[in-house]
Amino acid sequence: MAAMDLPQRPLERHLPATASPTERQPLHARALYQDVAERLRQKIFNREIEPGGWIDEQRIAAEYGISRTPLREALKVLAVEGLVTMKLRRGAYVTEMSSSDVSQVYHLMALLEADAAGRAATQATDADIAELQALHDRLESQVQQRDAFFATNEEFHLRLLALAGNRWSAQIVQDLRKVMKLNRQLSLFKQGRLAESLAEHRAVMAAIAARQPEAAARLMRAHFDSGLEAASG
Amino acid sequence: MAAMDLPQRPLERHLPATASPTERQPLHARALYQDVAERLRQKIFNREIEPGGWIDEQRIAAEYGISRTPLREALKVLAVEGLVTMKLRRGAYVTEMSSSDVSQVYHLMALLEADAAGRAATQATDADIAELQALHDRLESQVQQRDAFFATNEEFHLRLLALAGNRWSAQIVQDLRKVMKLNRQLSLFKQGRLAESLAEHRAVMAAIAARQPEAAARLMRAHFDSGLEAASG
DNA sequence: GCGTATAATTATAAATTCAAAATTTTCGCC
DNA sequence: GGCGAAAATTTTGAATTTATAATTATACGC
Repeated sequence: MAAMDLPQRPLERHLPATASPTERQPLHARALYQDVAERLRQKIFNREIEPGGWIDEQRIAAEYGISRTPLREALKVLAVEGLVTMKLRRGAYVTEMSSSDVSQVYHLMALLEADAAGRAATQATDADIAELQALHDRLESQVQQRDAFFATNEEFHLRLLALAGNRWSAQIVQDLRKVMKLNRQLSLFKQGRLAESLAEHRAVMAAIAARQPEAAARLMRAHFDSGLEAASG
Repeated sequence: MAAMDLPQRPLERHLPATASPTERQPLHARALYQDVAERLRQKIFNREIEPGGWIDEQRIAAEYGISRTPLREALKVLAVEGLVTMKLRRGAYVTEMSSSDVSQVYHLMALLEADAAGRAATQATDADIAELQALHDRLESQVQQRDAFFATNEEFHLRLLALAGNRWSAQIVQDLRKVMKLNRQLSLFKQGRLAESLAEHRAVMAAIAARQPEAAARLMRAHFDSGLEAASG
């Protein structure tokens, strides 16, 4: 590779927003490797390295102004999450998802989120459901704005997961969602599909508000099934 | 801590069994951090460090005859798996499972394994099912031997997962099973429960052999439900 | 004797250094 | 010019070193 070094600004660490002058928190709130892992995730989602692409440790360490040690720790975290694949003695590569992988992950998410919808319909407080409804209302208002719609959609699903009250399940679905972002050919985002998706969402929300767990689960499963169909068809 | 250093034999690496004289493989088949992760898992399952206990990096690095670098990488892997909890600036601790955690993980495993049983009933070949049946038969013959029964039981569940043909699901269930091993008060292993468990197993196996996915899924869910009941009751 | 401040120790986090494997380049040969 | 072996370079993997935070121990004052 040509001589091209890029001395960049050092990684900015998150400081706790609550740091008062007297009771000062330690300099950084998370371990460096976790910050690095998050930056790498974003880099991967933004397609700055394509699936199958090699992750150049030296280059990224220089770019982030850190040593390779915390970077390599972060890569191993991403490998367990499935975003990255480690090859012995040849480094880290962004995971390539086969269409079979996409189906499998989709099926899993359908299973877990349908269960969560059912649980939420039973366990959530009225206040929880009101909040969820507010999120859904916001979603309704954002049909025209793809990016905003997408963001709120994710927020809705995560909130629902939280309401179901199973942190293990929530964590797994979050990881699966990350892995799903490796794909771009998800026609989930096509304009036509977007309106459809919203209608399905509305039905799920209604079932939860009506405290009908079986219906909520069934509708959520249907929501994912039609999403997969759109993605693979 | 008192002066007590334990200089131990270096970590033995797995050599590939296929290494022919001419076409010699590299010295080690997996990365060191993966071997270390597996050794740590066993150490945790064997209760050599109790849940909540602190993992002394220096001590273990010395015990394994390695530096702290690959050990710390392994710890981060176990942290993502959930076996270990990292505390900022105070190291790694074996995860403590609350009874709520146990319920949540149990529920998840029920969901995933029931789905897998259903899929296996549909997708597996006759040969696959014959193999599974052979495993179950072995299980039947081992009711008197706790450890053997336990091992075969796990083998049966893993085989079933494989037959369902979803590698993501299989990986998640394997991780959840590891986390479950943090608990010992699982009365799943009590003598009485053992016979019951076998009967439930037999029913699941029969449903799969009869190619009845809904029944297989329902029976597997029941199997886990009564397991959880026994564990918490 | 007890509580608090300060010093010493210990442990974690991260950078740096070193070793070995893989890749690329160079050079000799046909 | 193209092929193949050997040298040079690059890169991964792991050990070592350094810096800083946390803990423990000590000493001082009351």
